[in-house]
Amino acid sequence: MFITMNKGQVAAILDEIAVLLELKGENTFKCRAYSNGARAISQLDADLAQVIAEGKLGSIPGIGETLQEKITTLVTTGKLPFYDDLRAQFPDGLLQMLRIPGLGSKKVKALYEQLKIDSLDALRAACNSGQVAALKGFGEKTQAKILEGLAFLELGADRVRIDQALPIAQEILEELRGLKGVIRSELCGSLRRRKETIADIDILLSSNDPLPIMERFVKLPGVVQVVAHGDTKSSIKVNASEAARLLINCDLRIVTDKQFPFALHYFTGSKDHNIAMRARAQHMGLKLNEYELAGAGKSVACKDEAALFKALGLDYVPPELREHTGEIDAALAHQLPSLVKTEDIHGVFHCHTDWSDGKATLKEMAGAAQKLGLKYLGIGDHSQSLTVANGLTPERVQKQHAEIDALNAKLKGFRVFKGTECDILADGRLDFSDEVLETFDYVVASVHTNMNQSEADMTARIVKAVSHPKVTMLGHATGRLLLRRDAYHVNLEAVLKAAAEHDTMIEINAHPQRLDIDWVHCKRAKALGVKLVINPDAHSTAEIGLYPYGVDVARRGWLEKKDVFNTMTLAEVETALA
DNA sequence: GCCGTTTTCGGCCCGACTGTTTTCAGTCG
Repeated sequence: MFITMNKGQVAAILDEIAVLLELKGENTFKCRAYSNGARAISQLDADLAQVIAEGKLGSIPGIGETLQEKITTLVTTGKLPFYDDLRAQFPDGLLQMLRIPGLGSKKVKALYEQLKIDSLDALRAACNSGQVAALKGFGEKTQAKILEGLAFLELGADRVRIDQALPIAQEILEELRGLKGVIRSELCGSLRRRKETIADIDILLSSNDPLPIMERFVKLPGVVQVVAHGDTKSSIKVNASEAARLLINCDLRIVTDKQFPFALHYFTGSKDHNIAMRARAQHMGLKLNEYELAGAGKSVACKDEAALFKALGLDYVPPELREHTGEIDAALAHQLPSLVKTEDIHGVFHCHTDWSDGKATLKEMAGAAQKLGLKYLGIGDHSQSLTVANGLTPERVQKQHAEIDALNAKLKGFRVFKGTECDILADGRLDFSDEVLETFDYVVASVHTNMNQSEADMTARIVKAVSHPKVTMLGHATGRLLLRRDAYHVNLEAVLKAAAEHDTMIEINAHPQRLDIDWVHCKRAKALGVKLVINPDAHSTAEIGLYPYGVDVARRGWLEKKDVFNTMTLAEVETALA
C-alpha cells in the first residue's frame, strides 16, 4: 500500500537534505548527490510509485543504492527518519538565513556555532551590535552586506514576475547597446527562456573594450546598489518600481565577440540543459564551457548559437525549450517541434468589458483588438453569481448580445464573439441554465469561489464542469497568482483527461500574474490530445496585448500552431464554434 | 553519494568576484 507522496514533494525533501548536509559540513559531492537525485526525481516522466513498484528506481541516472533506499522509504511510508533527524539538528531559521545573498552554508554554520544565531531577527541584532564583523572570516563589509540582504528579503524581492522584469531589462539593454564598442548584445537567463518568474536579469555583451561599459553600467539611473564590479562581470540592484519598492538583480557580463555564442548559450541556461550539453560535448570528445567548444587542443569556431548546436550534431534548440526535458534528444533526432509564434495568433477569447468588471466598453475593446491586428475578439464577462465583479444576469446577457450584434453589423473582416466566463459553482454546476448557455457562441468555465476545497472536491467540481457539453474551454485552471497565491488543490491530470474525453479546451491564461496552466501541464495536455487556447483575461484595452506572454508559455510547453485553437482564422473559428 | 572507454578508487564544472587576508576561502551562477 503506497502513501501518496508525489515527485515534487520527494524532490523538495532531497533538496533540503542536501542543504542540511552542507550545514553539517559534509563533503560537497555528497551534498550534490542529493541535489542531483532531487533533480532526477523531479524530471522523471513516469509515475514514481510505479517505478518503485517495478524496482526500476536504481536504473535512473543519479539514483544509487542509498538514494534508492531513502526514496523508497519516503514514498512507501511517507516519512524518512534520516531526514527527520537531520532537521532536528538545525533550527528552521538557518534555512532562512541561507536566502540572504552572500550567505552560504559555511558562513551560516559559523554564525550558528560561534554566535548561536538561529533566526533572521537574531542575525539582524548581531549585525547591529557589531558582533558579526568581529567574527573570524567576516568583517565590516560582510556585516553591512548581510544587513542589506535582510532588507532585501523583507521586500520579498528575491523573485519577480516576467512582466515586472522584462520592461526594465529591455530598457537597460537598449541603454547599453547604444554605448561605443558594443558589438553584440542579448538578454540571457530565465528571461530569454521566458520563465514566468525570474530571480535576476542577465545581460551579455561582446566588446573589445569592456571597462568603460562596465563603468557606465554600475552608474545607470535606477541603480540602488552595486553588488559586484569587475572587468568582465558586474552585478547591480535596480529599482524597478518606486511605488512597489521593487528591486531586481541585474548581472552584466562582457566577453569577446568570438566567445559570444558560447557565452550566450551558457548564460541562457537552464543549468540542467547546460549540464546535458556539456555531457554531449564530452561524449564527442569535446569540451564546452562559456568561452569555447574545444577538442584535441584546438577551438571549434562558431559564429552563432545555431552553429554551436550544429557542431554538436544538434538542430537549433529555441531558448524556451532549454529545460532538459528531452530537447537534446529531440534535436538529435530532428524532431523538435515547430513552435507556435505570436504572429500565428489571430484572435483571443476571455476578455472583460465594463458590462462586468472590465474598464473599457465593448466598442473600445474591439477597436483595441483590431489595432493589434487581430481578426476576432471573444468577450467573456462574468456570470450572475459573481456579484463582486458585477456578473451579468440572463437579462443583461440578452442586452449585451444585442449590443454585440449591432457592433458586428458595422465591422468588416472582424468579429466579436459572444461568450461568458461562467462561474463553476462549488458543486461543479454552472452559473447559468443550459438555455442561457445555449445563447453564447462559446463558454469559458472558471472557478472564482470556494477555493479552499479538498483536492477530491475541487477535482470532481472541475471535472464536472469540463464534462458539461456547453463548456468550450476551462479558464485559469489552477487559480494561482504568481508569487501571491498558490494553486488550489486539484488533480490536474484528472481534469486534463476529462477535457480530452469531452473535447473541451484548456486555457493558457496569458495574464502575467497567472500564466496558468503552466508550461509543464501544456506538454501533458498536448500528449493527451487536449487543445489549448491562449487568452489574455483582459480587463482593459491594454491588457489584450498581454497574449504574447501566453505564447511564451505555449512555446515552453512544446506547442505548435496546430495545438492552439486561436491560431485559426476567423472563418475557421466560426465553423468550429457553430 | 554516484559513477565507470578512469570500473571498486578517485574524481565529481569551474571561472569570476568579494572580502578578508597576505595567498585564499566562500559564494554564485
